[in-house]
Amino acid sequence: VISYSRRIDALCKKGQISEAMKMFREMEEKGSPPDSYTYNILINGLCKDAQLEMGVSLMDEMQARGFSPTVITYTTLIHGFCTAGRIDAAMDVLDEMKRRGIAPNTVTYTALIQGLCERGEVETAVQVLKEMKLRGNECRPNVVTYTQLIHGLCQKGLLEMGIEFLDEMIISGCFPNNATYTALIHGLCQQGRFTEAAVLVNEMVAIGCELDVVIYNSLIDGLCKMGELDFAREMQTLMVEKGMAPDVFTYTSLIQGLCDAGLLDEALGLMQEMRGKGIVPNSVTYTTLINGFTQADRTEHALQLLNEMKSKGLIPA
RNA sequence: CGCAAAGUAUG
Repeated sequence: VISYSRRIDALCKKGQISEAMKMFREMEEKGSPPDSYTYNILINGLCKDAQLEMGVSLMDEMQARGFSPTVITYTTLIHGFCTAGRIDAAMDVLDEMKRRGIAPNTVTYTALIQGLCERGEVETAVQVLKEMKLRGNECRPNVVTYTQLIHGLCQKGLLEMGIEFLDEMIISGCFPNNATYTALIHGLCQQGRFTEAAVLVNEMVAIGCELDVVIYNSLIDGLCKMGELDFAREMQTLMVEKGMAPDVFTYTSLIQGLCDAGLLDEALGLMQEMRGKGIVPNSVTYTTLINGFTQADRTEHALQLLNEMKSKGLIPA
C-alpha cells in the first residue's frame, strides 16, 4: 500500500492525475486496497488539478469505506477551495470538519488565510490570525502562517501592514525566515522602495538569515524595474562574490530590464552569457525577449526567437 | 519520518 501510495503521489505531483487515478483503481485488483493516506494523496492531486468536486466525492467514498476523513483530508480540500477562490466552499468544509469533531490546526487556518488574502478579504484574514492566537496549541500561528499573511498583504500593496506583522511575529517569538523577508523585500522593490528593502536585508542578516538567490533576485528585479540596470548588474556581481549562483530568474529579470530600456541587443547578449554559464533559457526568458522585440517593431527577430523556442520544445509562456 | 499550508522572472 505504501509503495502504491508513493507512486500515486509522485504521479499527482507531476500532474499525471489520470494515471494516478488508474493506479488507484488498480490497487483493488492487486489486493492492496487504498487506505486513508492513499485517499488523501489522491484528493490532494485532484485539488491541485482544480477538480474540487471530484475531491469531495472521493472523500465521500473514503468515508463509505470506513476511513474517517482526517484533519489532513479536510485541510487539503480547504486549501483547494481557497486556491480556486471559493472561500465560501472552504468555509463549508471548515464547518463540516468542526461538526464532525475534527479540530482545525495551524495548517488549516493558514490555508484559509491564503485564500482570504487573495480574495482581498484582508481584514478577515487578520481576524483568523487573532483567532489562532486565542486558540493556541494546535492552532498557534507559526512562521508559515505569518509569512502567508505578510505575503498576502504585500501582494495587495499593504506593505506597512506587512511590516507591522513582521514586528508582531518577532515579538511573539516566531522567527522570520528567508520566505518572510522575501515577501516584504519583493513588495518594497516592486514599489521602487529599494532603500527600505535594503534596510530589511540588513535586518535579516543581523538576525542570522543568509541571503539566498531568491533574495538577490528580488533585489535585482526591483532595480531592473526601476531602470537601475547598472546597480542591478552590481548586485549580480555581489551575489557571485558571496558564492551565490545567478539562475534563470536572475537573467530573465536583467533581460527584461534591458528590453524595457530598449537595449535589445544587450538583452540577446545576456542570453548568450547565461548559456555560457550553463543556465538554460526557459519559456519565460524567451517570452520576455520576444515581447521586447515585438514592442520595438523588430518583428522578424521576434519570430526568429519564437521558432528557436519551439525548436527547443518550449511552449510560449 | 508513505498524505495537507508560505518567498523571486514574462504574459
